Amino acid sequence: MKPPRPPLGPPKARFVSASDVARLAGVSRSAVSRAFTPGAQVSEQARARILAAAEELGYRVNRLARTLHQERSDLVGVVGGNFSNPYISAQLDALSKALHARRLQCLLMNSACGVAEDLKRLLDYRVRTVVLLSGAVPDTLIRLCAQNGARMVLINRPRPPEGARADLILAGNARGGRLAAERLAQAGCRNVAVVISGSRTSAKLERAEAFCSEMSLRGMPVTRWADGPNSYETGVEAARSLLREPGLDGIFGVTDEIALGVLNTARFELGLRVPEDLSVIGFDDAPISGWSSHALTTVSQSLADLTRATMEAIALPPEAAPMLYEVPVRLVERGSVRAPLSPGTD
Amino acid sequence: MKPPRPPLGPPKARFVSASDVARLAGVSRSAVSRAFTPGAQVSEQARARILAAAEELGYRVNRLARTLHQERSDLVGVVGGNFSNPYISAQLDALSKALHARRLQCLLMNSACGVAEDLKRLLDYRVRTVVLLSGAVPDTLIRLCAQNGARMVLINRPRPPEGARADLILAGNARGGRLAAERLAQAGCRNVAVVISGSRTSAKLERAEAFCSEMSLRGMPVTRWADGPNSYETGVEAARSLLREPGLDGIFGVTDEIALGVLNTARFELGLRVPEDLSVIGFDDAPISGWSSHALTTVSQSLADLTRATMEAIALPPEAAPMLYEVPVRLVERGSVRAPLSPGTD
DNA sequence: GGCAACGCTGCACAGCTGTGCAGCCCGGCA
DNA sequence: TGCCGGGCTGCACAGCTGTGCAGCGTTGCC
Repeated sequence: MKPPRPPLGPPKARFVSASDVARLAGVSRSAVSRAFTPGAQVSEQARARILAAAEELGYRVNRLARTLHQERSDLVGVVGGNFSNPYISAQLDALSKALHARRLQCLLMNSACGVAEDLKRLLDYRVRTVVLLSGAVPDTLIRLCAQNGARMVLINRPRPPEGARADLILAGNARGGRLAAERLAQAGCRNVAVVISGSRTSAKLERAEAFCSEMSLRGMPVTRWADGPNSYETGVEAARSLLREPGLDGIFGVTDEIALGVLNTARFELGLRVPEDLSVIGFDDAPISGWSSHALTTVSQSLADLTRATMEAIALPPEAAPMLYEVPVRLVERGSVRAPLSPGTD
Repeated sequence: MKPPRPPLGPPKARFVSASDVARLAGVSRSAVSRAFTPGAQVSEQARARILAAAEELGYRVNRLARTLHQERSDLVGVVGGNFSNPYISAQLDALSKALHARRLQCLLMNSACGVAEDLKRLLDYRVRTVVLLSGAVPDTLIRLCAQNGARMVLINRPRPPEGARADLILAGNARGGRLAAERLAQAGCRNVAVVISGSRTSAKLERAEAFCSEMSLRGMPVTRWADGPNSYETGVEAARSLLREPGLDGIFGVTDEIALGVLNTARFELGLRVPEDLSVIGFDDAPISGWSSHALTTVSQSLADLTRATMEAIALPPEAAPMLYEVPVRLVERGSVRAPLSPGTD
């Protein structure tokens, strides 16, 4: 049995509640609640007294308790696998700003360390929406969200099984893969490779597949390298292995981070000239790809578009039909692919 | 007046509650609560029925409601200014993993878009601790945390005013600044500059001050550049301005991101050779600084140490005395500073 | 002066969970 | 058979907020 809380005692490692404020202001607790509810009926004089007392005590409305009443909470669960990845972190930065602007709160979870089971913990906090930036999509989580009326937004994730409702936001992965292939072909490459991570996310697979089929249309075989996580080191390993013997003259990294690993290893470890000896092309257009130290030619998926679409999905009411949005892609020409041989060839 | 919830109706955009589970399992709501409380008294048979019902409905304990009862919540507020910054994002990645391992949840806030007032919103969610990775520390927030028994962890932030309790985790900023100065002096630099961002965070100022005073001990004047945010572009601008006229032979960027902007601009835009014509040294040791495209010599503050200390502070009980920890720094030698002239000079 | 209307206030309940306490049932023992 | 103890169970309350409703006082109008 806890002792009753001392009236107006010193703050003792405990959050200030509306009752504390009511006691100090000499009103009922309801009045305190109304003073913090826009449009509620309180006399101007009472409100002033209450706000002064709240200020003095350092009171803040308990949104956890408030959420018990509301239809939906203000919490949005955001799941990502590797926040130090340059594109993921740029996404997170943009998303957290956008959420803030809509007065939503971002509950972050790093899926790198957790099995699927851990993701369910987000639901314990009554998140209104779960946004998946990377990592696998466990079916059980989709089902759980549906049962609890929470929406799910999948960004560049595989399409969920039939009947599972989720908002899908996809980069033009296939189109981007074809763009990359076309560009390497224009550069006169005859012997190309594609580098994928071992964790075969569908988005990356789609990019690789489209690249390969576009190349095979042109009668060019493609060497496939698939191993390791989606990281810079994967690109390094791939370059070491693929470029050990001379011959390759073009590489497509399905992610900028991978492509940068390839690019740097080719240039600084293997002494190849890029783009003269080897053309390298990436996908994402992470901020650092534009740095003059890299000047990576890449397929850009607009971060602004992607964030806007994500916020649209988040704003949807619980029962709205699932949304499908494809982020447009375009080729960003920098310096890591040789200039087209003859401009008109296409 | 809301209509009463239909008994066992289809899930209708609403979170499943313990009552729903109780109804389906044919027990009282208390029994459901006990089934999810380790060590509570429930018969094995009832527990099995309850868990089955919970599984069928997709029930998850509402941690928001549970928090109303508990002494402290599981929520940790994390504030950062720019998550696409390579060092901040590495910090966030490590911190979110560590929090996950301790079963704490990370409530993220991007301070880039918000004034101090917005940070108070974290308290609305009853966070047990607020961690500041970057951005200014409003005094009002410190006071608010103290009044509500929430701890505060400041990472590389200015020491709060007298009487304000907060855990401080500091890199060896002064020591690092001296290390940078010593190293440039060893390289034989005669005319050096330091680049700080305009948002004068104390950590960055300390680094710069120590650098300058160490240089003045050696009779070397230092050009100071201070403008713009803490970003790559700031380094670019600084390099353009500082290196317009020849003469400078060493630059210290108080942040790796700034130093990389300087490095790349010097190399690729201004055609200078680094380190032959210009030595560049940074601070932080962000992952990308080690990439062969940069090979930035820098002062490293160990991310593992920093994260460990942060987690220690977070684990402290509310009433524990403030903690002070200095993260050790060391020079990481790569290729952006000229080799020492004569090894014994020091 | 009397009555109606209106603005403000507090009560009480809902929303969801954890838990002390009393009561129930069942089994064991004399 | 009667009594006691122990294991479960449900009740009721606490924890914090939002809000419908009734009541109170005041004001304005006739």
